[in-house]
Amino acid sequence: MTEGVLPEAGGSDAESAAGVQRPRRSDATRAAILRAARERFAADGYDRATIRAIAADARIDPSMVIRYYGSKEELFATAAEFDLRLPDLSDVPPDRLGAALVSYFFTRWEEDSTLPALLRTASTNPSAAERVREIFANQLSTAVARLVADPAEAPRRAALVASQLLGVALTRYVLRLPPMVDIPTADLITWLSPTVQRYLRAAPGTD
Amino acid sequence: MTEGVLPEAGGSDAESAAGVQRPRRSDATRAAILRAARERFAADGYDRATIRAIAADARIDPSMVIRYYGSKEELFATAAEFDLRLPDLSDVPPDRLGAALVSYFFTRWEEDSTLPALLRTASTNPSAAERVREIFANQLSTAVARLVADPAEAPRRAALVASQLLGVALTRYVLRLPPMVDIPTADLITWLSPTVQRYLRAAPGTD
DNA sequence: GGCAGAAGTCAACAATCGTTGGCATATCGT
DNA sequence: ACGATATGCCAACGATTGTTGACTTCTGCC
Repeated sequence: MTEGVLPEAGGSDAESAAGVQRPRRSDATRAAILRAARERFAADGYDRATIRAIAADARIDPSMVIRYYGSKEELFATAAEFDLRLPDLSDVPPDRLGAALVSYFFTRWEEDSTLPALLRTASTNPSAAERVREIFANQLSTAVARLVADPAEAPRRAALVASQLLGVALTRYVLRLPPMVDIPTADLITWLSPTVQRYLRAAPGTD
Repeated sequence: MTEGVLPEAGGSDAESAAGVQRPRRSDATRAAILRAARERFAADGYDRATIRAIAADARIDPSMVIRYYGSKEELFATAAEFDLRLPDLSDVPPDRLGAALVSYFFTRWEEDSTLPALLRTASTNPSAAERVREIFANQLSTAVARLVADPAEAPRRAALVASQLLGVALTRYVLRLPPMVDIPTADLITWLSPTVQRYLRAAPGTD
């Protein structure tokens, strides 16, 4: 609403149609807000991460957050945009798929705080939970579908994989269970890979 | 503070020392508040579950909640008291421990909404997260210690078990991932039992 | 150099929250 | 029947929240 007033929406149709825009002076502020928002959402979740705190981190006025992102809900929506960036696993030996997937997930988790933020918020915020479901359905589930033998089994196998991987993310990065935090990543990969491998490839009930 | 005013603290020292108290008329109200609190905390998490909403569910005034439980934090603390009630697994055949543990957890989850409430809240509330860590350390970890061969490995194995079981709870009861919700409990037990069994008993890295 | 518009600050709004004190009613021992 | 005490409701406080509008300052173009 009042969209024409927003600086971001400024410019004629010709400029918009050009696609490439000259960088605005405010782009740095925008990025600072987004960075602070991701950290706060990751650390505190949606409700406890206040716009005032985010603005303080970004060293600007709380009103700027609203002016640039419309509302807290929209800010979270853009802060929680997340691409798993799953690599192409088509040339991985079928018996090493579990290990490849597990080790990739660890690198992805530790380079980007968006996923912990999403996980923390999804527990209480319905739209964040919906976002997680989308990521699962659009990214993990479709990728798993290309790896399994029977396509009809794909959603079920993907869900099992998600239960183990999100469980690790929950206990290690959100709840911070001491034993889980202390296990070296390499050991964790060794333990988890057979599990994921079995969920992906094994016949049901096989050990 | 102002403890003497609270009805619950009433009575002479002699009465308190008697231990067994005659049931008060307000006990029903107390129980109704606690029941409503558990449901609200489970559904909405700590922040979004307002005292006013809990009071409305219990059909009493919000001020009664405070009078009976002191504060929202204390109310949550008593609402989130949780005993895993892990059964004695000492006479279960060692190769069936995984199946026994997994199937027990499903019955426990579905009969009591306290655990989902705790899980939902622990993502954003530090004291709830601490409570989960306590339950893990005092109940699951000690139980696992009696089942594994090498006691030094117990915390690590318990953490792995927790990662899988809490991952299922998260995806099925909190995030409600469609495939995870749809899988029949029996199938889920079939899939998960070998995983937990391996975490409990297998040598590291064994498939 | 002046001016249009962007960038940022400030103060305040309305809503909601946990919490409190005062006051009415109900219950029960005597 | 009476009084003490438990139980409950009502209204309000103070704090915090997201959000808004008016105002000032800065930047870049003619």
